[in-house]
Amino acid sequence: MRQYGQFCPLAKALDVVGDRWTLLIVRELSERPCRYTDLRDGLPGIATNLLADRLKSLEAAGVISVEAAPPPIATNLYRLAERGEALLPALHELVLWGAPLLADADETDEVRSRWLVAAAQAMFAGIDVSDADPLEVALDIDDEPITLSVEHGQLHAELGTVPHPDVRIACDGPTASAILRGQLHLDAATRQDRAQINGTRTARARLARLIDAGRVTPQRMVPGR
Amino acid sequence: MRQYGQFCPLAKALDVVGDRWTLLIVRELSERPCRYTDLRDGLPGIATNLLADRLKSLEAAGVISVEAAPPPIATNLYRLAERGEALLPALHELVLWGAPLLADADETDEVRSRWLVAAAQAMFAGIDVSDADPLEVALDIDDEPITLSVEHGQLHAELGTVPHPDVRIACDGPTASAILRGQLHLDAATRQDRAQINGTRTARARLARLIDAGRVTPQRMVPGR
DNA sequence: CTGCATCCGCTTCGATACTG
DNA sequence: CAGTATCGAAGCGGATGCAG
Repeated sequence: MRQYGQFCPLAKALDVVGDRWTLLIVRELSERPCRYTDLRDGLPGIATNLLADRLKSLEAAGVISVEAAPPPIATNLYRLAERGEALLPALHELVLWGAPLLADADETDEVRSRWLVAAAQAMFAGIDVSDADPLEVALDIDDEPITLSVEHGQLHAELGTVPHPDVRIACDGPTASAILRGQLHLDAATRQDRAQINGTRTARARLARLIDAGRVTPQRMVPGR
Repeated sequence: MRQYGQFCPLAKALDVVGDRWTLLIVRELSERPCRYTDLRDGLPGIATNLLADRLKSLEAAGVISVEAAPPPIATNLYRLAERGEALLPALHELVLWGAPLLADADETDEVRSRWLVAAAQAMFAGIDVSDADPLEVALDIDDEPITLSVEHGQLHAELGTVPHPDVRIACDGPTASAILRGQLHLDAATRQDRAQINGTRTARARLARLIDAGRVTPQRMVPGR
């Protein structure tokens, strides 16, 4: 990318990650290390040469690291370097800012449930749930399930499923997103037949309270953090 | 900009502010409302048609608002709308991430001291200085002075100067930046003749402590916030 | 199949000129 | 002052090729 040539930290940051696709690559790697093909699957529409270019620049900038397997069965693994991990707070703030825009997303948009993981992490990061009991929620979204869990006062979101969750929700990505953002109530989702929800009444109520806590937090109302 | 077409809050955010120059426009407006010319001055290198395009899209997206004066003396004023103010946390995180990159900035980079204001705000936002006494620091940077002040437990950075600061520092932009980032100690700056510093010894010491507090905070060490 | 490199049509960008 | 118009250059998107 062309550099801005400004003595400004924001401009310098954008010199590195301001390019098209670049932050989305970081998003992909924020969940797990990826092979080239994994990245391409998570970035529908990217030109393969662009992906290769971006990976090179990101490595040069120290944002990602590449782990090359020896010749016989070569599969490069791309992962966030320390400098890349340091981008996650910025990424989270952008996710929070962009979340409302999902309300009027296009029908034809690509959907990956793993994108919701980053969104959930951003929404629930810093939310105090220390008063909440442990809770496991399995979200069965198409073929890529994700898990929400409350453990010792922290709420986690991650890829994968668990055998015996307190609540299990089967739905598509947009529905899961609407539920997590507090736009669609659990009961309403069931009633409209957009989701199948299993779990005890109390567990479902605890999940509803969590969602409510994540929906709008004071720090998010005030721009100055 | 071409849309990503992904059902992902980050992608949606980048659909709006991911374009080249866009976040820098938000940076300019984060300090004060701007006329078109002010914006162009703060965005050296931008093509005027691009600026016009971006302003249109940003207004359409509700990020900025335009206040048009009546025909006789028409001077449009651009300012951040509510949705634009909500971008500041993300902008701050990017600023924090980009700050270390200033260490090896190019000599030919453009410099505006007002860019340091956004940087200082980001660095000191959330820093607890409730135990610090009120303090006013005037930074006389070329022709655009800025002020740091500690008032009722909050540290503020803003454009403009004050008549009787506790500490007054005259230097150029990069030097001020290096001092604020903790890369250049106040005494060293004086010794190397890069800055002229006035103020009592105790006031200077208090400033030094502030800078040290802003330099690295625990929350910034841990990526997950 | 993975991990790119190359080519090509098209869009966007950057620089300059010009107008109300 | 506040933009619009124009045009060459660069970057992007899509298709294809190809080595390990």
